[in-house]
Amino acid sequence: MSFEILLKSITQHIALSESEQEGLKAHFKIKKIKKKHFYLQEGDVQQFVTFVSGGCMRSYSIDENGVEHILQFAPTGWWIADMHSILNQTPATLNIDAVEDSELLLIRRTDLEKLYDSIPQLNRFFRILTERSLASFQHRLIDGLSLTALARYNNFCERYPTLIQALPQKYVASYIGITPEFLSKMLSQPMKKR
Amino acid sequence: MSFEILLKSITQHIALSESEQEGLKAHFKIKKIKKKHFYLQEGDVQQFVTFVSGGCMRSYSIDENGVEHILQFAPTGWWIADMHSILNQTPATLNIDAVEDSELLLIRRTDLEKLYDSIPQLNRFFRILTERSLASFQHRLIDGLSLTALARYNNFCERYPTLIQALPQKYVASYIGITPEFLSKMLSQPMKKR
DNA sequence: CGCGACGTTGATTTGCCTCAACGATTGTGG
DNA sequence: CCACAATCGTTGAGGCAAATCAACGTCGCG
Repeated sequence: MSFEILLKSITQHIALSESEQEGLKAHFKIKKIKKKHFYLQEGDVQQFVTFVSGGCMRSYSIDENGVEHILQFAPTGWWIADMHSILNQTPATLNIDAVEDSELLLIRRTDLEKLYDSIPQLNRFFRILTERSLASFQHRLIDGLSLTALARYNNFCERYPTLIQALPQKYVASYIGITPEFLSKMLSQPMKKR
Repeated sequence: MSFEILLKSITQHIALSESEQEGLKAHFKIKKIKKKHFYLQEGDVQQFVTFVSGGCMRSYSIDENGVEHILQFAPTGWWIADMHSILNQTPATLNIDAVEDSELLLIRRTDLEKLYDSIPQLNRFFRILTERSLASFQHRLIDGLSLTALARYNNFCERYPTLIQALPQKYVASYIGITPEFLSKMLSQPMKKR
């Protein structure tokens, strides 16, 4: 059952008693999303902290020219959110939709706040989760400032070898910050240490 | 005394008893750094979680051409670290030095781990701290993907109106991801909605 | 089958970089 | 207190990586 994979990822970092596990489970609900359908749209206020129990999601913003910029992919086992919206209860600036048919586990933000009190160890879990996420976003930012488009592409392939096979090329282009046309041209160059 | 400002920033989010405050204090030590002197150099393994109790620090990487890319400024009241190095105990890829004469409060990573056990609420504090930091890095990444150099500059001025006055222009250029020359040219353009 | 989404390719443009030279300011040692 | 070096910002000429715009082939899918 899909709650198992969430539990497994949590108990990897903190210990939970039977009753705590039950208490946790009681607050999550399942939501299924079909490929390309929205989970969150710009302007909504995000109410749920979201775990991807199957499939793959993406978050992205749309700039004033209508171009998409992908912030994150979230395959099975990852969390995804518009952090700013959920922390400050402001309208989202990000969109989140399904890259493929997906299944989500949702917990209402206010319920999670309560759980932090009844299961203090959850603070530890989300601290660790967030720390790692922060480290990886910092790394990505540095890469964006210092590497060429090609180097960023190769980086992406190394880091997410399985993901890349499931993604349309234009999503990868958007993630690494170039146009689909330019990525296509890069890949058709034979040499250049690929 | 400089420990007060750290305490104030913590007790804003969690409650600490007298004895907990003492316990906390006992694990921090003070370090002073003169302007332009290093606190952390690429290749070191970071051992200390670091709070800036006075002055201003910066973290940055140096690319293969010797160009600096600033990841973060940390004025008084902020934390600064090479997250990846401190989490995984690997050699740092970042450098950290003082933008102006500064004072730091350090706690050994292993001591902090112990404190997480004796003062579980600290997990909550650092969870919240890291969540906010994550949200702001995500925002910066999106800006980097969707905005022009000028828009990023104006953004920076709005977000850090006081900081900007204390920084050499070339640091700002590095932070927003352009060369000092180009920033200079941008600023000398009269029009263009400045 | 036919339509829309996707990738490709080419011609042209542009935002930003590189390199180099030059004042202005700062700071430092004698 | 001055001379000198180092650092910083400015300006100009030229170059390049990546964007833009447009046209076209292909494929998966309703």
